[in-house]
Amino acid sequence: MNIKQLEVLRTLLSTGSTIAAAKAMGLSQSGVSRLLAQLEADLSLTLFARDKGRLIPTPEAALLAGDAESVLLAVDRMASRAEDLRTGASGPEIVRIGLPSSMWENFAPAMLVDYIRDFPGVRIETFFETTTAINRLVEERVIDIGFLRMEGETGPGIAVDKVASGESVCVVPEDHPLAELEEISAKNLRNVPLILIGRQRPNRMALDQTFKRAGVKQMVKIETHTNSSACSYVAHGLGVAIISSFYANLYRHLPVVHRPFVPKATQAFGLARASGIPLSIAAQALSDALKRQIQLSQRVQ
Amino acid sequence: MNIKQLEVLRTLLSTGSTIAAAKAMGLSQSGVSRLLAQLEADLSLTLFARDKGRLIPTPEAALLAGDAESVLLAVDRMASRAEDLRTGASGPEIVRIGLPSSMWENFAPAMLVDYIRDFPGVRIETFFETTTAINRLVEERVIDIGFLRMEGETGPGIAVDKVASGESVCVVPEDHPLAELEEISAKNLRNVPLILIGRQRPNRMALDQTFKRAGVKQMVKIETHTNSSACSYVAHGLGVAIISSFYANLYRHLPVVHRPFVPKATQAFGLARASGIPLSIAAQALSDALKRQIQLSQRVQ
DNA sequence: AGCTATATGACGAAATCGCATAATATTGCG
DNA sequence: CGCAATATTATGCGATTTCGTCATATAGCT
Repeated sequence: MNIKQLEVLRTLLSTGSTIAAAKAMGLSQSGVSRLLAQLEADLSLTLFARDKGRLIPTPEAALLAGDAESVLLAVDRMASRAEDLRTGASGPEIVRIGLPSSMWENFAPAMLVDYIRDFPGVRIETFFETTTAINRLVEERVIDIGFLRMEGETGPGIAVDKVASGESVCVVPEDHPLAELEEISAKNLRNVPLILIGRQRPNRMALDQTFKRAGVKQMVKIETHTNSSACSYVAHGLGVAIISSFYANLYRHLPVVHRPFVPKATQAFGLARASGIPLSIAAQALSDALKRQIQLSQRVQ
Repeated sequence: MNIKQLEVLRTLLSTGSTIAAAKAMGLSQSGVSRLLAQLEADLSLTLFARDKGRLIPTPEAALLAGDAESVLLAVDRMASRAEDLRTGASGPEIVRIGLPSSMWENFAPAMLVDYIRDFPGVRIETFFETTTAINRLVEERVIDIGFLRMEGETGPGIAVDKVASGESVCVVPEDHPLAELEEISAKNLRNVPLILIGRQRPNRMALDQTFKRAGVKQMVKIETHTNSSACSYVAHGLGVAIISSFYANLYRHLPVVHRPFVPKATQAFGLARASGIPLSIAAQALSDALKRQIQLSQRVQ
């Protein structure tokens, strides 16, 4: 699959014939015909029915048109941003920190209460983002430090100190039958509504594989991208979630319990900063406040 | 620009060397080197500085990594959908919705409980993002609908229906002296620690101007980017915030009160979707469930 | 010196794409 | 209605471009 093929799909749907599409794209008719044939072969799908020498879009074409458009828009945006980059555009010390969304409610405020006591003159900017975004913000030097999940390489220019760890747990409502178990495996989750996070990320794919090996089809009801929302959905009886105990510990106040999910999978969490650059005293102190708060939040009850 | 080049960019940023990237991608090192050189030539940008035989990502690379990832994810989604179409088992319909982070705790779950009652077979994917990100996700067709704050133009291809409104209020701790006032102006906030959001955004700049006209210097202690974290910081005594009543109403359970901030400023909130494309029945129903939940959340007590 | 890393020359294989054309369908006209 | 003209798609063929590996030069680090 390549970008030009997708452009052909889009233009064919818009013009109605290979000849018109070819003219619009500055290609020959046969080139368009071939690109279509290639796309169909690559996808192993018939996108256009050949009816009396005419191309009639199939339902599949219509369905995939949106995705194709999505790709092309993303490509355009990248090109546009590159263009911007080619053409090229101070107060109290500000310390910027990136945290996962799941930490805004109690963790972050408690950390800041602790911190501000000793650093009343510092202005703080908090960003609640995904691990990927935090990684990027550190790399871009937008933030001074970022708390993130350590998965794979973070890339050069970033130093990550491990500050916490967790293991996969299954979060279930307090009054759920699964709450009676000491541990929960994929087999226990057959036909159980699931609330899963991190679709297509490495750890999620590992979880998907765990289910596959157990021969259990996941009955996913909700896909979401934050641990906080997953826990809240569980608390509202929408299903059960599988997340790291690190995050589950942040939501002890909800009417949910968590049980180890087996086979055991562990997670590491770190504090990222740009490597080769020493943190300011204020930033270092915020880093320390974060670590203190982590210890508090992960105490075993 | 082609897809493999973008994969190279991603993998290089992730692994840190052409050799590791080559191994990860099943290519030769020289192939990776060439693909990178091609991408740089295509974009007319230097994505990696060549420093002592090493590749060091430039700020440009970091900036474009997000876009590249966006393209690759879109490609993956398309391939995934094509796979579903081939196997004839596209599985349950998925409806994707974008919401502000501030809505994960009670709003989103309540909305979904309401929705799933009538649509038990639909899989839902929730994204909690900023207005900017939600705008983008709608544009990219990643999500079907997105709730966002209407400010300025949303861009072509997006239709926005207004579904709620609010006015600026000052959120203060219950036991704060300012809680005794019927309304609060900038003058009341002289030398008061402030927790402000939306730095550099239009509404924030308007607020900054209000303070300036009142001759009051803002004593900003915390900059953050979500209404939820701002409210939580207030509840922890870290300062007072100025946000829309719409969001303040979502946090009535916190030990805070809110008072109209004068002069009065109002906000509009809307539901965005790609224009020209009718919503599926399932997506339309989720849209309706969202509206119902808005009404519930904004009831005057 | 040994090892690691990136870039590039040389080369062969594969892919791309236009020209030309075959086959089929539709339209216009007598 | 029959036929010519026109429109449409697909495919053979050849020229050109692209892709990717092997081999190797160069540079840096320990």
